[in-house]
Amino acid sequence: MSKYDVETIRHSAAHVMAAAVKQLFPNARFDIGPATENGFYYDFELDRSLAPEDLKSIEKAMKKLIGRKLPFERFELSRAEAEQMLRADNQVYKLERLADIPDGSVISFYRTGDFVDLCRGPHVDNTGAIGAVKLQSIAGSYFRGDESNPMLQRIYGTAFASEEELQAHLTLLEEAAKRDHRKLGKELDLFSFSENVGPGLVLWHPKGAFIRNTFETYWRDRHYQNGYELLYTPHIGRSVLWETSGHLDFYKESMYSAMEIDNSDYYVKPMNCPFQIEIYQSRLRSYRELPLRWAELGTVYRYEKSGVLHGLLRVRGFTQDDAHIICTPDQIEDEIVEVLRFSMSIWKEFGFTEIKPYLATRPAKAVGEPERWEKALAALEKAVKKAGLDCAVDEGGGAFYGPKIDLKVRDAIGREWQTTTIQFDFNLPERFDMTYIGEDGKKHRPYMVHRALFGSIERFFGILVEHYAGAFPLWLAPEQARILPITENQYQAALAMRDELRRKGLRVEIDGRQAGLGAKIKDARHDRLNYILVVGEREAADGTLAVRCRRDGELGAMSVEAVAERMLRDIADKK
RNA sequence: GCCGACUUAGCUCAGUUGGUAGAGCAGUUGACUUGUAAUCAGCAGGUCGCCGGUUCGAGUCCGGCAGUCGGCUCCA
Repeated sequence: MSKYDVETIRHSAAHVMAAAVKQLFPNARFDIGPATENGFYYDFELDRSLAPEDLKSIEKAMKKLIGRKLPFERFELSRAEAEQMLRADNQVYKLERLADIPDGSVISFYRTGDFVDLCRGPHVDNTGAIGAVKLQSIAGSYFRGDESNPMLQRIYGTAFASEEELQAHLTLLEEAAKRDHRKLGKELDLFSFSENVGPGLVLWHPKGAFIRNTFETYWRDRHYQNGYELLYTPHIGRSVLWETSGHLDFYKESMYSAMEIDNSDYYVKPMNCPFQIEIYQSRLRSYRELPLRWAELGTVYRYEKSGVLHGLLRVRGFTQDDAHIICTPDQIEDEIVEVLRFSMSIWKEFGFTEIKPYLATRPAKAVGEPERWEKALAALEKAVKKAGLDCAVDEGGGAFYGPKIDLKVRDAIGREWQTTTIQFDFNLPERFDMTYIGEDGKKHRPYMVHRALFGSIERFFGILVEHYAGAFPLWLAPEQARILPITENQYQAALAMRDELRRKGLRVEIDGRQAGLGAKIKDARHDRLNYILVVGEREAADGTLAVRCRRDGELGAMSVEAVAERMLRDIADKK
């Protein structure tokens, strides 16, 4: 066990990396080099672009510095001295960082060999305490994260107290790469993209579409059971709708451009809410019909910047599992509690058990009366408590139109995904002048909550692929079992058994190829089959199947009846 | 959108200093009739992302565009 925490080791490693860069690029200008969740980075301005080979030489130089066990020597300077020193070296970014340090604070520097860095610390005593280091990638990054600033070059790396810990981390990264939904999507023939269709527009292949369909049916059933009504709304709408909603003012650059039809501009929808509001507005509403829970699998299109597209996780056309709850102020708390309960129960069915809520409060620029914000926030907080969850608060992180709760779920290999979002909206009810007639016979403004459990079907599908590593539970599997006749002589028997299983509602195929059993097994495993059912001479004779279950291994010979029973139980248990 | 890298057969990838493209798998045809992670042989498959330039000659060098990847920014 190292006496330093891993952040200190990583931040120290960032210094060492900067020192190495200084050796190789004497004119380098430095920004900052913090530790991150999984490693560290440092931002530089260099005379030329870094190439992957540079990482090797920088890493080599780092290892030399580490081997020399150089001390981290701390010293303090006055602001004037510090400025003078940084200016002499033309360290423009450091000078800006220096200016950020409030007057009266200590201005400390650390010296490691020839490299001196403005830094608050802390560090390890000497570079020898950095047990293991690896540089990982080169990236561009804006100075201070601001698009209008120059772009610096960032090197990412990671460091640990020991080589073993580093190797364990790299193994985890490999595991994540194996599960990458883009890779598995191709391997399992689930979905693709086409240049001819356009970036970020998903083509669902039969197997992927099957899983999605099964999931959507489940989604609809669960919503009906939980008091939602389902809607359909169009994909395009006239510009006046988007003027009223405010999208054309605030969001136009993220919308696909207008198409002109009969002298009107129509826009492809980036959101479903305005359409649902139009349904609300189709007649006078009474407090007696509230709360309304309206859900829709609504396909929207957003012109996302080209650089942000990422497999299914960030696309341009996607289907939101959207719902809007329209209710009276009195009902709001119960509604939020119910949404949270509903959401968590669904996450559990997919094997996500660790769920963390984040509460985002009022930002500086916001619409809606402060007392409504407070009431909404209180409702959110109470709901989280009632659900028995601890929640982190993201101060000022809400949307301008209302506070929200986001849920993050942890997947099978410990990664967190932001999924469910529950957002108050004080903007749209106002803009569309939504009202209901209250008990007092007067018009009142309802509360409106947007809620998406999965965010988008595409994104959720991508997360599921990675969570399950492509091995879907039986109820979602497009092909639930595959019968492998050992020779052609068992084909007729296999056919009869397949049909018997199919009659029980199971999705079963036969691998009737003229190939060895080993080859058929290999392919069935590659396709992540939940059940592999082998029929040889023995099985054909007594009407059984040799069962190999993905989860439990080889189970020996079972009657067709017993196989069906077992599979139906798995399906019911969502295994 | 910005920085950088990449793009060769359906897939995964080779391709020397510029001399006119190759493997494995998949496909297909035939043989084999097989007991739990690859039976053997034949055949077919490519405007080397697209457009332009340099050159006697470009997969290879240069420029533009598109797409993808790693990040940044963004995700009213």
